[in-house]
Amino acid sequence: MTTRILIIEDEKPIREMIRFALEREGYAVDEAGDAAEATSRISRQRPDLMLVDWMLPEVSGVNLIRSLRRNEINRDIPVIMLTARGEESDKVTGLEAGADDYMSKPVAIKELLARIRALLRRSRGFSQEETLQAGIIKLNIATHQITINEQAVHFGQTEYRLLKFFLQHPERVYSRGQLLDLVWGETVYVEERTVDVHILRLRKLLKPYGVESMVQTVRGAGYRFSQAVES
Amino acid sequence: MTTRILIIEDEKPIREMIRFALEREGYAVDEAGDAAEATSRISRQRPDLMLVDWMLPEVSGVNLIRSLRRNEINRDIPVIMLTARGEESDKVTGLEAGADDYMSKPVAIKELLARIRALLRRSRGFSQEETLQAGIIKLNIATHQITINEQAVHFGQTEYRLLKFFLQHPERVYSRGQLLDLVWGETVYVEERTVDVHILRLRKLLKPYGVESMVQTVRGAGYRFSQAVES
DNA sequence: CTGAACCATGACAATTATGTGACAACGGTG
DNA sequence: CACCGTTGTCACATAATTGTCATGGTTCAG
Repeated sequence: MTTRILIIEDEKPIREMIRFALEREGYAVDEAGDAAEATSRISRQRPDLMLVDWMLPEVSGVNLIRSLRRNEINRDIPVIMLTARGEESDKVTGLEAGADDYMSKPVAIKELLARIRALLRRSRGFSQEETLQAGIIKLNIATHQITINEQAVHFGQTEYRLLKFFLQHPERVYSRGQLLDLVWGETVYVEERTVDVHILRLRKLLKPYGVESMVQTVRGAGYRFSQAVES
Repeated sequence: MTTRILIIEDEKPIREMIRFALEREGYAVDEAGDAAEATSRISRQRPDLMLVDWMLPEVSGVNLIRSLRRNEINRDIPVIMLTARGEESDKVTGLEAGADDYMSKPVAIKELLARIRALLRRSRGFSQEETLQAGIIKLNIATHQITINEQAVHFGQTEYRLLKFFLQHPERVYSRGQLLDLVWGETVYVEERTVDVHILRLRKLLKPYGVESMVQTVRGAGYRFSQAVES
């Protein structure tokens, strides 16, 4: 799951600079130069966080935020406001308008990154304590641990995510393409046959416990995770 | 060791008045007029207790406390909430947010002093007997002392806080980013890889006692402290 | 029965994540 | 000021994971 950040800032150099820094951290970054572009990008790309410049042509950043906040669906996107001068009054207006945090330019990249992390963590809230289960297989999201028959089993990242996905969506058949989108992410380009290999690896991990048949092949269609044994 | 008290209150006269009274009692007093100033003072001056006004400009006192409490490092600072009217609903919200006590304004100085003493006593007494433990590792919060197998071991500040955090939140996996937020503090700007180094140092400290494997790496996810040994 | 499509599997090399030692900056202290 | 312990950062070493491919087995329509 990659995190999308939208930069709304009219000065291109600053945008580029921030973009560079953010991408190096592994965020997916989109840019918008004015409020109009911003609104369309927001509705299309659903960013997880926004950096908004205070001074924008036409519609100011504050007004942009204010109008965004009116819309229920955008209400929980965290916003960091950027301003040229650290004026106290600006700060107040910005926070009142619905910004979650505030930084004055020029931005210190490290500080920006820290604030982004903090905001993201807060907005995501405390992650689910949930523990997924199917038969003797248990997957605890908080501890990132998989237990089969009460025995801890070590899974690689991909196999972990794959099993997690299957536990969350059992019985249903997914094509290789769908699995790539849903488990790997839409943005990565990977061969479809790679899915086969990871299915194989998943089965190998389950084999010692005799539950490898829960991962089923549906010829011509894809794979399915099922608690019931094939007939 | 002098006791530091931070007053967070936007009305200067009240602040001054309280400050005067507290200083006469021998406390070191700091003031903050708004939430932003408060946060920075807290991280720098590490007060032993805080008086927080309910009504603050921008970010309300409740929200300030709430966000403070999210941060491990600030979780044990006692807070007395001050409010204009003694409304019951306010009280509930305040206490839910993480305040330890509650007073309505205008404050009676004697009562305030008494409550401060009580809270300080409680928080100290509490931490005095509070000793975290996992296997042969014991951490005494009051004395800041760590004992492994009955042997005192010297830890640096960071390693101490890291171990303390792990002892308080075992089993669960934390990413480098989360650890930075929760152990270092949200406002500190440090490279994520630095966490690795401190994990290493923590392990080195535990190694002579054969318990370094309690600090586990979860590849691609972060670190976990666990009493059980990995398989 | 047969070939084409489809899938399982082992091997391998590239890529990534983590471990680790060294070092410089810092603040405190004698 | 020199010394010490602590901390954050870096560069390199090491280890784990991952994607791809080649090969061989299986299934199924015709």
